[in-house]
Amino acid sequence: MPGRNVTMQDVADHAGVSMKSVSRVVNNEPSVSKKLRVKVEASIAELNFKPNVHARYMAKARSNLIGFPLPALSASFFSHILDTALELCKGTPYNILTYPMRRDDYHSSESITGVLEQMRVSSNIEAILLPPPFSSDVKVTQWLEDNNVPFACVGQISEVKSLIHTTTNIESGMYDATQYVIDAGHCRIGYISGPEHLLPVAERKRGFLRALESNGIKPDPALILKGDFQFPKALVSAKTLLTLPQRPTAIICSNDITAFAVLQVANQMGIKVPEDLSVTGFDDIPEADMSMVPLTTVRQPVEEMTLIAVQTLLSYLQTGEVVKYESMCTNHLVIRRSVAPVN
Amino acid sequence: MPGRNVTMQDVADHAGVSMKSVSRVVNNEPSVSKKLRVKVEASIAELNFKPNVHARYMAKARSNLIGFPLPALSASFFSHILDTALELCKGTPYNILTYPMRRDDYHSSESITGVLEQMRVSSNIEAILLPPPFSSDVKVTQWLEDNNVPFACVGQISEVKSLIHTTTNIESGMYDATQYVIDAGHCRIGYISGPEHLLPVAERKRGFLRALESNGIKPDPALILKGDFQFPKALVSAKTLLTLPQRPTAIICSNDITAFAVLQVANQMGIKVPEDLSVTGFDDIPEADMSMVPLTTVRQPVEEMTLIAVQTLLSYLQTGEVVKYESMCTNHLVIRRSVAPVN
DNA sequence: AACAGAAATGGCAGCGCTGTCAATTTATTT
DNA sequence: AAATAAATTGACAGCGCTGCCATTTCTGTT
Repeated sequence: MPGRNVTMQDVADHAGVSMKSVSRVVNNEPSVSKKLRVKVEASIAELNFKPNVHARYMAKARSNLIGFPLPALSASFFSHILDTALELCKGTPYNILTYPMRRDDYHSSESITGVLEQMRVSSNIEAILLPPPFSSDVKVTQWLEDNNVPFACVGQISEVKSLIHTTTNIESGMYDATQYVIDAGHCRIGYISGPEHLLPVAERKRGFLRALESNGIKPDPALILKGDFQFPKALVSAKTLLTLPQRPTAIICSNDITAFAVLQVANQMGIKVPEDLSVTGFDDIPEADMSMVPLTTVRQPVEEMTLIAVQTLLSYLQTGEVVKYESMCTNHLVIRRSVAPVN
Repeated sequence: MPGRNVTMQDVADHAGVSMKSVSRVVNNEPSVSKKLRVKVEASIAELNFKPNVHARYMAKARSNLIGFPLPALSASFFSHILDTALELCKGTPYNILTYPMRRDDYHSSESITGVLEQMRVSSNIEAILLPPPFSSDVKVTQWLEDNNVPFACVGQISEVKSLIHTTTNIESGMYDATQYVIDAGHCRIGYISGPEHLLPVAERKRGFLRALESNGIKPDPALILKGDFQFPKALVSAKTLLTLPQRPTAIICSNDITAFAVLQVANQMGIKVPEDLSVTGFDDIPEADMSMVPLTTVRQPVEEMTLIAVQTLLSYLQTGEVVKYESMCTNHLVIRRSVAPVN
């Protein structure tokens, strides 16, 4: 067992000053003489003192913590947000407190609010950074508002206005992808959707549909399937589409994982991508580029969105001023090799 | 700003009992009468009381926290360990405190010990769960030992003995993979390694080499390349191998990401996998199964390793007894479709 | 040199909880 | 019913730190 830790009082005794002075040095408060600072810093270094975060959270009214519910560690999208947010907190007194939760739970508003409550009360978090897609019903954001928890949404707009929502033109991102495929001459185009009760997912589909419409292509219900963003089900959907008597020449997928399933099924059936079948994804996860046939997909500017969200949050927390309410970043089509002109 | 939180004193007042009694109920201590328990639990529910973790960590000598340095969120391997560990802590008083860090930093022993020190002193963590591959030099584990921090290693054995090391027969895992490829008739076999200063990475290579030797195949230096586990460099290595005048008929990769690179390059060069080229990976990341050609690879029993490590840790923390020191789990070859008999 | 005013430092309470030990209630025995 | 033991409950200090306010020390000014 580790022995007793070095406390601020130990440092104070060692330096022959008051505990409060040590606190001042540690917290970089003004009105500390150079002499004191040097002396105290020497003691800190010598004793290898590290302030105890729990004590600090206790003593301060403010915890300097921003909560981040983490729906699925494995999804690179979330870690990307988190990495960016952590980076932005460097140099500020603030820190991100992650709260890992099961992915399924993130789709139930009860579970989320439960977790948020937990973070707020147990850990004194001052604000929430909310990654998408949280359950689309308003309960979550409403809860935050009701409880006066400042929050910033990354990649999603909620009906309940928060401090800041950053998102992208998801709908038009999917529109662009579809248009790109249509421009390649495709008109029998399949679509595999995701859990459409989630707002951003529904957006994607709307973009697809709008592109069809503006090109005068009538959507064929047989070609439009519902998925759940997960691989196993996507496999089934892909097989369904590709065994159709008159199969589509292109399949637009609502996320990259789904696109991978299409790629795999096509390969197993001897259908060549992109020669015989064009495929697009959405998200541009890192593996999209590592795929055997690099995937043409839509990339969300995750860093930019997170930057805006976190900066707004930080500035609000530090100054109390609300800077802006909504920010629309632009996603863009990443053209790789999974789409080709129709045969 | 959220208002003042409900404290234990509030509950005590509401229930007309002492604060300590509330504490007893919350902590499920024995010798609490049913009457008291019911009364207090009602008040807790009514006031929606949640104990403040920081206060608890302060008051308790023990924090009930197990530290988990998290080198890279995006790598599913780590989230897999974390998920398992979190699950195991449910129902115990213990909790996992993650400490996200940059992946690069995880390869420098100074950075790791810095982080560990931070966790130990600032957050009062009681033990460390250490995922691989930490820098192979002994400094990290030595530091832990010097500082009397109990730790458990998942997937790696260190020279400095800890409470528990769980690992797998990495060397023989790679041996098996190689043997499998050899059994398919291959003898010109390429190998793309990783950062070999990391113990588990070196192990993999040894397994490969041993398989060659025991089959009487002389290792060809031109076919054995050094990589860094990352995609871009792997792309270069793959191209190097596949443009060789007499190119290998199989390539063994030291991780799955590298294998993806080989798959991609092969596809671009019109080399068919597995017909013209067999490929294996290592790790069995989720995407291995989602690949266009599902990847034959070696799977480590992450859950099992984590289970043993965490259970040992928990039992040690709770009873002070050391149960065992080392545990060898067995990995196994996951046969998919990226290996075929040589043409 | 005497003083006001600013700058630097210190003292102490208290954040919300638990450990220790003392006080009370309840059960058991004679 | 009294005495004793056992079970239950409560009072209070203190974990390590910071906020507030009092005190001391240093400026510059007349």
